[in-house]
Amino acid sequence: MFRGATKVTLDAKGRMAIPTRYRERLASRCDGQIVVTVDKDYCLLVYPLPDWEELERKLIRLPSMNKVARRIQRIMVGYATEVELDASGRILVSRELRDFAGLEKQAILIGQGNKFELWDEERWVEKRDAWLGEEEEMSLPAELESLSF
Amino acid sequence: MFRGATKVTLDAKGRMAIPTRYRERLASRCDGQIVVTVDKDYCLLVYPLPDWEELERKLIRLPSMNKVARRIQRIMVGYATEVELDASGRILVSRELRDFAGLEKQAILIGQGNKFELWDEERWVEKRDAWLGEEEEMSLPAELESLSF
DNA sequence: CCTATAGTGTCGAAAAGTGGAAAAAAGTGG
DNA sequence: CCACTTTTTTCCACTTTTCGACACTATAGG
Repeated sequence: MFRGATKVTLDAKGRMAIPTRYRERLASRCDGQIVVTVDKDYCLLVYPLPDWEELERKLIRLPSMNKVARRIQRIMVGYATEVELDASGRILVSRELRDFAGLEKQAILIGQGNKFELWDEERWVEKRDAWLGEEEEMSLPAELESLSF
Repeated sequence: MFRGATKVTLDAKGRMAIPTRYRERLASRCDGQIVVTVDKDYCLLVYPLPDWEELERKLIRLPSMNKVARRIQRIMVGYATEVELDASGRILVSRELRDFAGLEKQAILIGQGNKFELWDEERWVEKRDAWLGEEEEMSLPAELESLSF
């Protein structure tokens, strides 16, 4: 399980160093083979290759007559880019992906179980605070009501 | 599986360089023989020849009394153009196809499993953002609701 | 304070992308 | 039917980008 938030920087070429504490796990899980794609909230998703492949299979099996399903498929598979850890533990985030997520120099990498989310730092802070502010007005599903933190 | 989005440019003659990472696969799958046709969303579809032929057979077998089927057949088969990778890995996109998809200089090539989609960049960004924006208001099919990314 | 490790940036070689020119082919009109 | 024009195709050379290696800097731990 990947957890925790880490500030990371992208250099001029768009390379990003994966925090050391995740490297060994990534090496053993997928031999450094990683897939980066996009999320509808305009951040990037970073998957070990096998985990991505599993998700991809599920996406492809969705009913292809359904518009919404087709769109998600198109966008997620369409942006999914294979990358590899380089000799110093960095991955190269393509221009196309950086553009999508508005990634500049400062970014934040967020562990989310079997994947990571990668956000432009500024965008992350904005979104996060917006979400925390909204929350109050929204009704929670039953499962959440009964959850004690 | 073809995946990932790549910015490409068309030169004055309409030639487009296929991203290197796909070339070897195209060479082995279809010896550089490619078919380009149109999609109802006003982009182009790029198939390795054998994959196109399979789809074409299916199209031709559709009930020819059915209006919608006839139209799809007519348009997709009608625009399907065979092209070949040249010595520097480019394909020539005909004027007719470029006109259909509104392709100017900047385009984006999107991997979609056994084929690619080729979009005018501006048009792609507009569509993509419209889809991502709409999504929220639409009801998702049960399969999607239960899918965790 | 020193050493080890992680992080960041730069440089050079190699590969890829781009455009142009020349040759070939096709089209057009007399 | 031939000559001329226009388009298409192939080939080559130049420019740009990419990739890998390395070196320097910063940081944390001993």
